[in-house]
Amino acid sequence: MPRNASDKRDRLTAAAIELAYAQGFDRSTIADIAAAAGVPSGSVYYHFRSKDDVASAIAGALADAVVAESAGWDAAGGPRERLAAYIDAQVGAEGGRGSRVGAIALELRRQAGEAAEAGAAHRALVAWAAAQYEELGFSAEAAEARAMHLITGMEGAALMAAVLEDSTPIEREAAHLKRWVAATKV
Amino acid sequence: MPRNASDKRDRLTAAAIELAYAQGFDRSTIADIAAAAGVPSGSVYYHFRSKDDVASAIAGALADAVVAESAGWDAAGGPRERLAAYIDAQVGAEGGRGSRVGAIALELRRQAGEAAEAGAAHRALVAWAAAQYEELGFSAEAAEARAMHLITGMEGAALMAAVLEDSTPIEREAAHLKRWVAATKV
Amino acid sequence: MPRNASDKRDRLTAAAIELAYAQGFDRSTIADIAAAAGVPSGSVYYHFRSKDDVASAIAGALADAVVAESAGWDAAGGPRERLAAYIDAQVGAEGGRGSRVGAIALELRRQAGEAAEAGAAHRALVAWAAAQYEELGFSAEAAEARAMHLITGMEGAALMAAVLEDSTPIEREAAHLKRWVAATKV
Amino acid sequence: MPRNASDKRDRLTAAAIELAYAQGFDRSTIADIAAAAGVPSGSVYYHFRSKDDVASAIAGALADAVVAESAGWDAAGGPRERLAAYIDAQVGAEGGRGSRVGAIALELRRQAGEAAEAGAAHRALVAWAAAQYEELGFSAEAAEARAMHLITGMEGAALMAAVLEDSTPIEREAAHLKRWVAATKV
DNA sequence: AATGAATGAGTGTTCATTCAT
DNA sequence: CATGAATGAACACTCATTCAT
Repeated sequence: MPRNASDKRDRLTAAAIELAYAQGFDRSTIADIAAAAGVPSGSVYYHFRSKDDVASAIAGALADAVVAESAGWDAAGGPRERLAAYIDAQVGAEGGRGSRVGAIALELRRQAGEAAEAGAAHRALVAWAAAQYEELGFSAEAAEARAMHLITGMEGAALMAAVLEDSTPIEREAAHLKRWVAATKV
Repeated sequence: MPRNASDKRDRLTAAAIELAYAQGFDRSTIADIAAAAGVPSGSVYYHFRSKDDVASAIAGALADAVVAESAGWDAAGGPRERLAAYIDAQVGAEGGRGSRVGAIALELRRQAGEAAEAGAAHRALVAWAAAQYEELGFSAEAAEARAMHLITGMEGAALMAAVLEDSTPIEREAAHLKRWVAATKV
Repeated sequence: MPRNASDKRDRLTAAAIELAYAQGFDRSTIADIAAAAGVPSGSVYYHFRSKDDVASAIAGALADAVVAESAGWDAAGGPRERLAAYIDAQVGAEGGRGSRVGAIALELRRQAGEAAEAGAAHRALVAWAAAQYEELGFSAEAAEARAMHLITGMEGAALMAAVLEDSTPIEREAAHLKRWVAATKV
Repeated sequence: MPRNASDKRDRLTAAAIELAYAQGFDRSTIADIAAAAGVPSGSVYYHFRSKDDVASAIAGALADAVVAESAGWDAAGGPRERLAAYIDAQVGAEGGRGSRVGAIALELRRQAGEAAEAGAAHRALVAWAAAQYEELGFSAEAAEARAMHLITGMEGAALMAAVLEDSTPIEREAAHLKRWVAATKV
């Protein structure tokens, strides 16, 4: 079975995400990305219109990944357990440093083109968490507020972990928010 | 008083911070920075060893700014009021988008050289907040944990505000944390 | 009658001539040419060995076109009338800007390969005009000299018209040469 | 005495003219031009905004060269002698192949930018020749018509010489036009 | 026979950095 | 001390060409 075009596009996007997190999107050259994906460098422009288009693809893939991962969290029992599953996933991510999405989105937000909706992944995340709270009986507005607080805490923790090069903030914030989630009363 | 060398260095650093937030450090050229500072472009290398050295200066200046601003917050009555002053400052910052420090630090962290301690500003911030909690009677460890939670929340809110292009997350998280701070019991 | 291979080759060559005149042969990509001919881009290399080979085909087609057009001029009464028909044709060509052959040949002459005989069309033109003069009784050498003078004038006029973006030079030179042809004495 | 900026710009322009004639402007890379001028390749963009700007400089330099050369022809006795001096100069140019200006201008005319007035040199040439005829007593209009015919002939001859790779057309047309100039009656 | 997909070599352009003055 | 001029190394992007089907 041949590797098809979409396979290469996906591998390039994945490599671009990896590099964007590790060394920054701007500092990652098209050649870097191609090499990391194991794809000939001239081919990148067969799959993407421009480097800006790669940025768009990253933003899209990040949002898609949130949706895909949330399906896993959904497997847990009730809403409280699902939210706890999300929190646990963040603790385990990137060697305890939490989500990469915040750092990448902050950089992509400045990319030139009509490009990406850099906030798509975060929006999806908040929407998913809000749905759990609605299932618990909260009004749409209250659910969204609680969801935002939850994501804000975990994203802030990932930021602190990255900047301080220390996974402690993640562990502590995760523990705090798990208690907060467990104690949820409608 | 004549403009001395350190004056130009400071103006260049300030301009670099502005540009790093607005368009990214990588996308800002040395010429951009010099122009924004109103300094001849060739002169940058008289004041800095390299662009990486500018990154270091940014990190240092950001940490210094935290110290300088905290002096203002210290003017408030007791520890609880000082922490509230910090929170209020974040709400007002950058047109409601909160602190720029997180976004800049996340990018600087990847700068090549031995360069900057990208986390210096956050470390200073946490240290300042921890000092307030210690003054309230918390043990060093407990104070640091509470400080970390506070900064994590505000930095997470700034991240969400930036990425979602919406100042609501800041306002909500600020209100939440002000209540949390006000309710502090030793 | 089905479109056969030679039909596509001809359409590609015609499109290449059009583009070579309008924007230059070098600036015209293989994809441009294929698109202009309404032919799949990958197919160009089925009909041509290389881009250089396209250049050869252009030179050949241009020479063939001279031969084909001269058949029309030959329909006029005597040699003087035929030469006048050639001149009139130049005045009407390309919206009054005269022949495209000179501009194209000047560019092709520099094409890398053993490629084309860029001068083929001009050679054919001079040969045809010389034949008219021979028919009027001039020696081979004298006929060739007169033919060269005639073509030189019309090609110079086309060059001036193109460069000055003005059709006046064509009209004036045509009028001048028609008088010169009409006044021919053996 | 240091080589100043304008010196390098001039050398680059001269090299660009040489290469544009020899192999075409499009086929000449910035690196080619820099190498031919003996200038570091990165420096071209210190002296020119873009490759298109080089095209503009060529057109300007070609027009300037016409003005400079015409000063030499002006040294001859009367108007008829000056025009003859122009013709003689064409016969001697480029190893008997005549002026390079036509071939270059035909290519530059297609350059993208606001770029050059590709016809500037030809306009200057016609204007100079017209001035000679006016000095002989022709009306402005008649002088311009004669000037145009003269330049048209010589430029056409250069085109034929280049395309046929034969200097004969130049020699013949020059002889013809010198007689025509000598026989000028007001 | 015919072509869409894929790519490597090369192009114009940018920019951090150097250095003569 | 300070800087404008100059540049080499690198980058995003293009395109003639190949080739599996």
